Parts: sequence; C-alpha cells; structure tokens
Amino acid sequence: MPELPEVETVREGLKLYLEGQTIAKVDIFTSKLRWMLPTHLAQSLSEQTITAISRRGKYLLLEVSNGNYLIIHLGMSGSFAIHSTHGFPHYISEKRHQHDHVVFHLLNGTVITYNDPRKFGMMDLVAGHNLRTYPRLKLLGMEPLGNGFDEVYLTKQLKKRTSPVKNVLLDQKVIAGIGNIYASESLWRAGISPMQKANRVTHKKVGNLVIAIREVLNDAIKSGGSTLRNYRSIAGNLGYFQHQFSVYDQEGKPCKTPNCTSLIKRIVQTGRSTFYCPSCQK
DNA sequence: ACATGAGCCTGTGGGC
DNA sequence: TGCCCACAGGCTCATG
Repeated sequence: MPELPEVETVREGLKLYLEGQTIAKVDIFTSKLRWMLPTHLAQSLSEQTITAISRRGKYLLLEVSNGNYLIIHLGMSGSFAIHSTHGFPHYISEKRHQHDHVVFHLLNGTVITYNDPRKFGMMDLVAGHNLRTYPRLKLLGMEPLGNGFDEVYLTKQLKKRTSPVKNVLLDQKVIAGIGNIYASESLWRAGISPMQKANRVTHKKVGNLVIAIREVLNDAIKSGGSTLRNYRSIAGNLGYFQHQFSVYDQEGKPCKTPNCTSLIKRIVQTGRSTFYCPSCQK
C-alpha cells in the first residue's frame, strides 16, 4: 500500500517523535514479517539513541548511535502509531492491538507501535559500513525526487525495455518508490498510454513523464503532510492518507481533463490493476 | 537479460 | 445473516 509519498509522510512523523530520543526497550511479538526478524533486534536497539531517519525508495532507514541502521519496509499494510505522554492515548500493554508486532519504548515515555496485518513488511539491522552493499538497497534505481532523475536518465532506462511503460515505472531498479497508484496517476498526467512499449515512448513524452512523476509525488507528499498534522491532533496514527486520485480506482468515472468526455478504464497488467483514460493517453 | 506467474499473509466488500 | 470469492497500494523467487 504505501508508496514513496506515504513512506515520506511516515518518515516525517517518526522524525518528530524519534529523532534524538533514546530507546529504552523493544518488544517483539512475532518472529517473522515478510522475513525473519533479526534475533538480536531488540537487544541491539535498546539503549541506543536514534540519530537520523531517512528514506530510500519505499524503505525507511533509522540510524542509531552505535552506527547501526534499522531498515524498515512497510509492505502493503505496515503502519506506525505514536503513543506519547502528552496528547495521544497512552500505550497500555495489556491492550495491545491485533497485529502490533514490534513496540518501541522510548526513555521519555513515548511508545511507538508497528502494526502490519498482512506481514508483508520487513525490518532488518545493518551495520553502517555494510549499508552501501545491502542488497535490497543497492539494487534500487534513481530517487524520482532527486537531482539525477531527469529526461536523460529516464530515456536511457525506457529505451532498454520492451515491456509496457507502466510495468517499467513499477520496477524499483529503475525508479525507487513508485507503486501501482502513482504509476497510473503519472501516466495519466503525462498523457501516455500504460500499454505503450517503454522503448517507444516519444522523447517529448518522456520529458512530460519526468515532470508528471515529480508533480504527482510532490502533491501527494503535501497532502500527506497536511493529513499528518491532522493525525497528530487526533490519534497519532502514522498510516496512510486519503488522496484525490485522477484515475486510480476511478473506473467508469469521467476523465478530469477539461472537455474530455471519456470514462476512466480499468485493465490488468501483470496481475495488477491499471487505470487510464483511453482518449487522453496514447 | 528479460518477462511472467506464484507465493507470502489478512482483511474487506460484493454477490448470492 | 452467513458464505464464498475476488481483490488489495509490495516484493522476491522460480521458471520460461
């Protein structure tokens, strides 16, 4: 579920409550999410101070004072909740919510819970000097909001591929952080058919696509930021936010392009839903 | 090298 | 109401 904008929103929320704070203890209630959790996870994190929280694609990276990194991926259904001593409901261990798998107790009394019904998320601990070679991070492609992501890079990547351009946008080795929602949204905004073969997207449209991807992701991050401020005042839940999508999950609704009279279509590409406007996207 | 499909899990919503 | 099925925003692995 969470794509780059949602993960970025979670990062901002965690940063507010975790950065500079010391972990008193970690309780783990499951041995395995997507993969086994490191057996030493709880022990390695206790008494560590969280020095920085960053993001790479859909991965969160928490740096702690002994130089280790806690790597987190939210999978499809992972989320964090904050239980601080001021404002939010206190964490009561006897009332642990279903699917709360990992609970971080900070020295200052704040409790951060990780909840994940489908257990498609992951957590791992990596030494700082091994971060560069960590396989799951090493293979990631360009950050779409970074400086290096431009027409030259995307053209080069798309030229190599004959599969539908939508599938290439989902490939984390090409662009890190785009998922099924923002792939559809970006292509609609750029006026590109999701079925178009990647290597046949015209030069001009690749330029449009770079801009569209940036805009779509930045708009969603803005929307997440405002939701985050809402959540903070309500429940402290760092989950996902409602965003007004142009095409995603809009099958049968009118296309939002001015003067376009077409209805949004849904197709399935490699087992996943794609939404697009048959008139605006060629 | 590339593409495809199965599998990991649980929850939800629609149709009957 | 309950039951069954399809489906869900991610990723990896095996296979072709």
